Amino acid sequence: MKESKTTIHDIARALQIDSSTVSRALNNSPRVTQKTKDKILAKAEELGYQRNVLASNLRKNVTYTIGVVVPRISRHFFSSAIQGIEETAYQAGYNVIICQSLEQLEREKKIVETLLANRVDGVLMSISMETLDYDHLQTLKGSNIPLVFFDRHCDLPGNSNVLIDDFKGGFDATQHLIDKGCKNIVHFSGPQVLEIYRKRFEGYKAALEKNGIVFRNDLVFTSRLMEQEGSECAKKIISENMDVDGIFSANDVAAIGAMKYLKQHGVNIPDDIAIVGFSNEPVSRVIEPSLTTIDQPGFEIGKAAVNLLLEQINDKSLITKGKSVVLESNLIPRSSSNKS
Amino acid sequence: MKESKTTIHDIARALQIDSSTVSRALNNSPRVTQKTKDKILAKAEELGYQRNVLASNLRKNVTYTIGVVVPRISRHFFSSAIQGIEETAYQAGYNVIICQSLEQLEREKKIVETLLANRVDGVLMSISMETLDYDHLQTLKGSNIPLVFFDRHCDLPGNSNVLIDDFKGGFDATQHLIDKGCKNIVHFSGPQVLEIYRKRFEGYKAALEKNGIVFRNDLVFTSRLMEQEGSECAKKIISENMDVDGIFSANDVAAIGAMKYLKQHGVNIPDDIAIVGFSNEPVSRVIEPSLTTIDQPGFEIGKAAVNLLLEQINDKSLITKGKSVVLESNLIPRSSSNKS
DNA sequence: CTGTTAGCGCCTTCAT
DNA sequence: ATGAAGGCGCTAACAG
Repeated sequence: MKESKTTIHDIARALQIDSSTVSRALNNSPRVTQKTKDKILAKAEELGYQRNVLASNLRKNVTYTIGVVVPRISRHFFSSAIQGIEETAYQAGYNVIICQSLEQLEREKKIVETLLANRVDGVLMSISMETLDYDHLQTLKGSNIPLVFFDRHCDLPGNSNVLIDDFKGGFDATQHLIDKGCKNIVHFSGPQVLEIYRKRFEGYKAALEKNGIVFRNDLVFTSRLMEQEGSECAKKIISENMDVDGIFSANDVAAIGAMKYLKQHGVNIPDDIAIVGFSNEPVSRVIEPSLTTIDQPGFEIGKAAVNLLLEQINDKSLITKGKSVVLESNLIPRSSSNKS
Repeated sequence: MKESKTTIHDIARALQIDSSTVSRALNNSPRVTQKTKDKILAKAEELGYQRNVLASNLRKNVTYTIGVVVPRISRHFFSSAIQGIEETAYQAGYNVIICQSLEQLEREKKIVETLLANRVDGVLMSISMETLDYDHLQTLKGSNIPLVFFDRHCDLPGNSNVLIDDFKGGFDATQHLIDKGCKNIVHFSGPQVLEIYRKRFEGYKAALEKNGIVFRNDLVFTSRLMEQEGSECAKKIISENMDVDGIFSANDVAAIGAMKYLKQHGVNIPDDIAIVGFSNEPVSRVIEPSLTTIDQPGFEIGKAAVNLLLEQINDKSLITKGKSVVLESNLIPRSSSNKS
């Protein structure tokens, strides 16, 4: 049984010095001779010493850990955001605990409690769709733990948010179609309770207006944006012989549904009808290389969110001063086959 | 500044009792009167007490945390495995730290160090493709920390593995095609350095043999299984006028590539040629509902892996006794549209 | 530069 | 059933 880990006392005893000197040396304090430092480090190596982070953290009252709460990690946007978060956090010497709310308020509450119990230094959060009031988040504020929302924004005053500019995304998508020569542009929109869809819709209208194209309500199809709903819209366009030369879809799934249907009925994409869709999953581009997508910069969102959080961790007076960062999505004209 | 968290001493003082009694009460020890327990719990609630897990863990020399190392969380298989892991771990009172190696050995090494430093109680791991020797994992063994491999198996003796039965998956896929009446079944296989592809291939051959169908090498297309490679195989089948009525693809992407090409050239799926593919991403089924898939039970793998790990955490003598669990993949004949 | 002392917050013998 | 005392491993004053 070599159960027992070596501690700073072990290496202090072996060297006939005090454990506090060892501690200082291991923390590279300037108040220790280089010579003793070398001795200590050598001995530490020899004994296979490993600092007990728990003890250290307890003493220093920090954890160098941040909690991340997302609806589900399997969604591409979130997994790429997490990638950005980890990258940035690790570089700053922070660990990351990832939690999934699965869009359930109950789970979100429990997660917040757990994170609090584990004394995380800060929390990044993308609230669940069920989350309408924010009482459970007050405990974080109460404990003076910085909290930054990303992707899904929380409209309480004094909170920090990192978001995508959906208005601009919708605008860019529409402008792109107009630049390609489209005049009669259909918009597939989603549930208007969600801010993202409202904003994309507004961007669409703004682009039309800017280019002197009159907005027509009959060109807007609102649905849940599933694949089938996309193809149903396409069906309507064809069967009613609508005069359409462009489609801006608020997500990729509906866009693909529409494309499939249109292609099957002899419509040429993008020559007859050009299509642009907000992209949720990168597979879309693999499946339909001819689909122009608006890509959401998950990685950058993650990075920005961590940076904002670290600012607040390092200067707690910033916690109550809400600060928002807005990132732009990228229009990708049509990707050539790219490796996953 | 209400910086200071309330501790057991605070509530002990408030009640004029000793902190050890408070500790016992909060741990629901049977050696405290129900009456005092009630008093203590009430006071704890009143003062907003929250146990300092760090201190508790330091004292007890545990963390109730397990580390999970995967190549990348964005791959569907891994994110569903993680889901299973979290679910099971949380129920057992364990927290989970998720780390991505991004298929890089260097990162994997660093991650193992971090997990060790954070004194995790156990580790679940899916090794990176770059990992050929296992020196960096010896430190875990050295610290007596249980380690269970999942999905990607580690062939050192005495290690525990949780795997999918790729042989059986290949067998089932092929048998399914045979049952549908196929006689001339093409196999799209992947790089033979990877065990999964060798095993799926073997399953294919075994099923043929069992049904008295002679194996023909010219029906096996080995490639990197990208979409384009799938469509090239399909092209060959058509242009050389091969007599083929079934395809078993070792992944879904190549299968989809082939389907697209075949459909475009007037081949009826599945009447002319039936197709079965191992499924990596569930999107495949959305895109091509007519594709029969072999689904890999990520969630169950995760669950099984945690259970195996917990066994070892609770009985450390099991650590050196390698134990393997093999799970079966599911053949899904053709999903009707299912919501994501 | 190094040693001494005193905790961080909790749990767990050992008494009573 | 409760109190007293010590220590998990580390760090941060305060001395010298």
